Amino acid sequence: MVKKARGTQRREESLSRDRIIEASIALLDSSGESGLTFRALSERLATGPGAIYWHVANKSDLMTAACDTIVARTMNAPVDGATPKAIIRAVALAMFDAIDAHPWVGSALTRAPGQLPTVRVLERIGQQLCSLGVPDEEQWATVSALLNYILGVGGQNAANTHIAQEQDLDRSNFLGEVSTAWSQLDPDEYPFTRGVAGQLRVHDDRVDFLVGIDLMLSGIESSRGR
Amino acid sequence: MVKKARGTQRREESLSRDRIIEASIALLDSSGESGLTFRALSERLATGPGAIYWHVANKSDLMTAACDTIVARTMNAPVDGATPKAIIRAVALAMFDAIDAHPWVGSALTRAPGQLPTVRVLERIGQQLCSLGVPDEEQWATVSALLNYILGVGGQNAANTHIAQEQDLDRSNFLGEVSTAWSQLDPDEYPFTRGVAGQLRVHDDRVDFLVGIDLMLSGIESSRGR
DNA sequence: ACCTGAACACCGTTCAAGT
DNA sequence: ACCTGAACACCGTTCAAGT
Repeated sequence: MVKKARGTQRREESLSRDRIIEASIALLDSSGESGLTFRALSERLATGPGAIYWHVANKSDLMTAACDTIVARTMNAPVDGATPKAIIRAVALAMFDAIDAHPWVGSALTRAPGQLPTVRVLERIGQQLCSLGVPDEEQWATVSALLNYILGVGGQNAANTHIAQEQDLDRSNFLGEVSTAWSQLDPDEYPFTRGVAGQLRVHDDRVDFLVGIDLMLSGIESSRGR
Repeated sequence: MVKKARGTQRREESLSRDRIIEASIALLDSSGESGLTFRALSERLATGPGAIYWHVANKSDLMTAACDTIVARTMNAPVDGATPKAIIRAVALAMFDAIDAHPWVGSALTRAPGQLPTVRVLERIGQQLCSLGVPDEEQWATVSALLNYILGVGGQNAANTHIAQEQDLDRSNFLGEVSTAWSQLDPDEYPFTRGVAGQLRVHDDRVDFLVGIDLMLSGIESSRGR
């Protein structure tokens, strides 16, 4: 048994890194990326802005820590899939859903390359690539491609949600507006975009996301000489 | 330090949207994303912050416009490649290089989904997919995957440059540090990441980027051939 | 050790007032 | 019409001072 000599709580609970991170996540989820300020945070924690700096280096550190909490939770959840391919798909989808549920995680991941949150995903996918028999020298480029795709699409998708929110539209109205704009483009300069505008309106982000994953997985397989 | 009166009259040209955008690009290129402020911009243009708002809606509008200038320049440059596949590769690489040269373009693209700059790339790639014989119903998901990959990796790469800059390291030193951190991870929890740490140190971003593109192109081909 | 909160050096944006 | 620049409502971060 470790722990405290002076067991009685001072206030509710005393301030701690974990409590700060937990409050940050709540703030980010409810008010978006712009909702996380040291003032809002300190108010919610019934303290002063300066106190937070005792537990956290700066805002970027705080964002990365909040992000890592979500990613760790996501990567630790059990995933069903029998084959390496199925597991990669499942892991990718779990990340997609996590970013969709917490759009701020998308931009946080981009801003902390090579940090712990990214590494969790990298590791998870990398292990499956080994099982797939991707040779050592190709492993880095292959995970890198998959990881970048996952973070890229997730981030893009989060940005969509964010913008739609900012304009007080729901997601489908936002896509509807973009789709309309596309179909009014100059037919000579933008034939393809015009032609695809309709698909934009009715598409399913999750499905499209998986198409890309499958494209890459099938590319990996075919270079295995299958 | 004396403020010199330069011989040239500063406001020889009147303010215009184009002049503002041009100055913004210069500022972004020289001082990074945080270098673009309405104060710095108005000083450079020898005017007041308020004047800029006559030509530009807000900062986000300004960023998107600056971004579009770079993307338009990149997409209008001639590209060599005989086959649709080669052209897609060349277009992708051109975007990679543009984002590498102007890291702020990466984040700007993410923050303006469906806007003109993205559409330029979408159109360019989409036309080649038609030539490749991708059927109508699959066109959206396929461009979407390619586009997201390009923007995702480009953005990630730009973030790397940005962070390295912030820490006053050059790029390879930054990667060296990340690589060292990775090789010190717990061997039981992160075997793959540790194993791949060496490849991170010596890898070439451009080459890795192309690996992903080729993975997708070969996935597209193999689903055509079936 | 941990916390407080005022103060500092910035932002983007607005707007009455000028030409 | 276009521009000016002070003013407003915020930020992240610091730090002397408290417990």
